[in-house]
Amino acid sequence: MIRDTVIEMLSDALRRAREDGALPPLEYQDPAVERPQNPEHGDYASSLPLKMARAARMSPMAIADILRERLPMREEIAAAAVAPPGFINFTLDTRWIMQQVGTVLSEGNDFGRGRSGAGVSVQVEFVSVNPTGPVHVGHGRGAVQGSAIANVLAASGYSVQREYYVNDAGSQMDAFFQSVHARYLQALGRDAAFPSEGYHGAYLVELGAQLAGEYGDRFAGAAGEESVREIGEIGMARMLDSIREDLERIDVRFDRWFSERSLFTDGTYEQALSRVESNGYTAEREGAVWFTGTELGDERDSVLVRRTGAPTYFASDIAYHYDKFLGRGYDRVINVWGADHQGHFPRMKAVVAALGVDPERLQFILVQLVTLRRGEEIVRVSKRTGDIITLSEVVSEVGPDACRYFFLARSADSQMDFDLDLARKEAPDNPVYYIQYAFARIASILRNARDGGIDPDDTTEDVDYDALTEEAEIRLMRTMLRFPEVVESAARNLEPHHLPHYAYELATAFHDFYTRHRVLGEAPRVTRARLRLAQAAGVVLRNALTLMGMSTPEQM
RNA sequence: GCCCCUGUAGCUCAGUGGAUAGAGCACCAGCCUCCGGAGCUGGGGGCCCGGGUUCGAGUCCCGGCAGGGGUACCA
Repeated sequence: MIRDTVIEMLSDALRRAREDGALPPLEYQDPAVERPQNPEHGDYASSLPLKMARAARMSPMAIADILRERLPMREEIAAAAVAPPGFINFTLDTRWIMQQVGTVLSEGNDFGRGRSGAGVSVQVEFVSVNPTGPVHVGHGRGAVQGSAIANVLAASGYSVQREYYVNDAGSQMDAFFQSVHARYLQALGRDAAFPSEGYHGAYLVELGAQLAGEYGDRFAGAAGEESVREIGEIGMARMLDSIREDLERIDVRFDRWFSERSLFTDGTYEQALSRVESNGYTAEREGAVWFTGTELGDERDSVLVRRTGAPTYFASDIAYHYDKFLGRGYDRVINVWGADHQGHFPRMKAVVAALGVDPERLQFILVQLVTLRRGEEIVRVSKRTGDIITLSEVVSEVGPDACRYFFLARSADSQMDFDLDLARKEAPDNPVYYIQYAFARIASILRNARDGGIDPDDTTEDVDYDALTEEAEIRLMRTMLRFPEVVESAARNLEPHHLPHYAYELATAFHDFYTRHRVLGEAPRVTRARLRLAQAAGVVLRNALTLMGMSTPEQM
């Protein structure tokens, strides 16, 4: 990345200045390279002199001059200028910039990929909706965020595993099984009491009817535990199928669906708890087993095993994280959780520490809640009443691409409004279409070129990129060159919301170029070069959209 | 009460401690003999309040105010 080049140049200059005594020997400082917002300040800028001034007991301008004189030359950089009060501004060489059209094209799908995560395994766990009901919009946001985080990590060289934790154990499953059984019996015309803690959603009435239609009264005979369990298992499998289908519509897929129940059948649960116990973080009180998280900085101790002998969901989580770190040995684990679980974060950090694992290896992404609106009216999301807006409904209304774009464009930790009326009404005006339209326009130009007997993919012919000298052309290419840095930064900060904003900017740069200049029908030398430029823009747009999980339509 | 997240333009949102705070929508005014006008150009408007740290604060710290979430032997 070019940014790394600039950092290298500064580090070299700093070392030389120390060696020849122009600057005092100070401890290492980050060269503080950033992208200035004002284009007059160049492509990159460093405020290192300002930061060093105090410790060096010198004026920032003097330090800047000393460093600038010692900067090694690089072909990418045309100029490095000192600017008050003590910046060093770097400007890319225009001809070098345009040569990069060829680089982008030859790297193709790999353009934007990095190696910062090479050799590191990371697990991203997200969605993990209880298999007791459909995925609603709030879950959809977490799904989109989680999948995009996994995508940018993979693009940065990490070995990524995408996982869905299936809560198929515990008391809520019992309630679900009984609910399914009751709806099933009701569908058969039997008198069945609905459990008070049951799931009242209409989707279970449908499921009950469906199961009744398929299985008749096979599970209706004895109202014993067995038939409840059997029909319940079938119901859960159906729920999971529909959850998987809903998520696939928005390009969310998993490497593994991890069963909570398996933790109890394969011995993980016992191993995990005995490790916490042998490390001295359990205590028996009032007939229950507690995790003494307060010793590790948690707010309060928590129950692991109830007085009844049944483990809490928290005990499952300990076993699950034991498996993540000590069983499967991921270097990093990222949990994308909804805001309604935020109270659980510090406890899980404490648990990981209690297992003897560095808690820094566990990170949480807090995905804030989605407020759903239809115009002025706020739509309440409640599983109890069954009055829920499902992800599936939203996707049907606004389409998968718009759904992903909107969920991705807002940072995870701020609450967002999702106005269904607006999203639907303004669909043609959407940023989504703006970006995809840029891609379609490029595809159209390439089609026209082929019709006119020019093969854009013919790499045997030399292209003279010096033919690209227009401002809009350079601006477009500059924007493309930022892409690897956007990906890297999204991965480093686990902030995928930069991607849609970048894609929008890139589309703008292309639309601007497109309206100012013609590609086809110019002098052959110019047409050749512009065709490649447009093609390269298409490559970067496609790479960006792919990371976002959005489609790349060649025609709209 | 305590803990967490958020307060930036009329609305929805960006903004790795840097140099004149950006988009979209909405509003107003312009641009099609030419590769797709789902496009382009221009305009008005903004950092919740008060302290502090810093050469420099929308960004960090403290205290308010406001909105949301959490605070179970539920998940």
